[in-house]
Amino acid sequence: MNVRTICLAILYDGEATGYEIRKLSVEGEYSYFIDASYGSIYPALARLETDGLVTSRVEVQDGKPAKKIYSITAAGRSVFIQSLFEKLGQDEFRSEFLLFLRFATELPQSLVEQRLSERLAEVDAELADFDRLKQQHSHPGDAWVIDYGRTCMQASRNYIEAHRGELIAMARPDTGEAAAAE
Amino acid sequence: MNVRTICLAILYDGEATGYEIRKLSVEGEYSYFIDASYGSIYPALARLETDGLVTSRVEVQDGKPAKKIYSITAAGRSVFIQSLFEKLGQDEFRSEFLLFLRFATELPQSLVEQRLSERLAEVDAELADFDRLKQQHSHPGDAWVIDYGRTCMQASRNYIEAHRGELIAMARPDTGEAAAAE
DNA sequence: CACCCCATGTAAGGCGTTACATGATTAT
DNA sequence: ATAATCATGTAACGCCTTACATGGGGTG
Repeated sequence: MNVRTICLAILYDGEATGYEIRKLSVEGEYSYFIDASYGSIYPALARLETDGLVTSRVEVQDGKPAKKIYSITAAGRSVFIQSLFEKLGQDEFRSEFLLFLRFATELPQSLVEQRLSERLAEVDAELADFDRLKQQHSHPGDAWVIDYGRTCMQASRNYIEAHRGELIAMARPDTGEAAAAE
Repeated sequence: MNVRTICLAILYDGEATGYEIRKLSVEGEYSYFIDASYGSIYPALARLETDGLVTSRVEVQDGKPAKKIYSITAAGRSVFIQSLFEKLGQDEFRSEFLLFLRFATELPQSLVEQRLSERLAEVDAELADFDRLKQQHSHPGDAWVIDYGRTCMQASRNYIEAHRGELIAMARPDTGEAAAAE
């Protein structure tokens, strides 16, 4: 799943600028698929236009920079849907947090405790975010995926809360030293 | 979280060759942190050795190619643990499967049904894998992380099974055409 | 007979990030 | 005043993947 595909997916439901696509991919509903930066989005859109999968028009604005609004073409829709027929790539999951927890036995108790609390707060923020997203979107596919994400996130939270004590117990008791840098 | 760090993490618990590290990162317990290929592991180990964080010795074998066995040094241990004190990177999650489901309304019912069944089978295989991993590992950090993974995976499975009907209902009813390629 | 496992490594190329360049407007 | 938001784009660089190179031994 590359930036190109995500651009087509976003444009499938309506026009957007590169700037908006980045926002959606970082903060919006698409953040559960990818996190794309300008440096990848703008070149991807340019190439999609060359390939005839999207078109653009420039809209001059008052007091703001001009926008380049992209729309998907019939060819673009077809290519995108066709790509969904192909064999799906593997889901990817990477967690520095879990690597950290795996080594709880080598780390000071206070640090482990702190990171667990931070994570719970992050998860709560994400859960609230799911609720916010859900209210905005009536598209049924969106709703399903958002509920799925929320459910998994909630399961993760429940597990962490129920079993955090075990991690703290296996960590190294704090000796006088301050639990280092940020 | 890069290949370098994963190599140190694996070597933290004992010696290994580049070949073994790749296996662990793809099939073993570390597959939940990264999926690394030879092309990244061998150069990473070479650089770690130059930097004095690991050492190696060659073991000649009968009927098999010679092995290059890497061990972590005291400096390596220290650098690795120190890296865990630093601010943690964001967890990453990417799912082509969810992107596919988001567009269920645009896809034939039979295809959606097929992909859901495939996924349930994959999840079951992964759950079995978690159980297998759990029996092998007595390291408490490992056990915690494996249980965490298993719990989240089970929650995902439950949700898919309970709500698959909604996706199938929103998909396009099959017209005569065969539900395309693989 | 073909293919997979063991085992190490290199080279080319893809895909993405970060930082840079630019600049007006609006909120704190 | 200072920073954030809007808005587009390029250039350098990093990190990893894929494919190649090599080759004996075991399995279907």
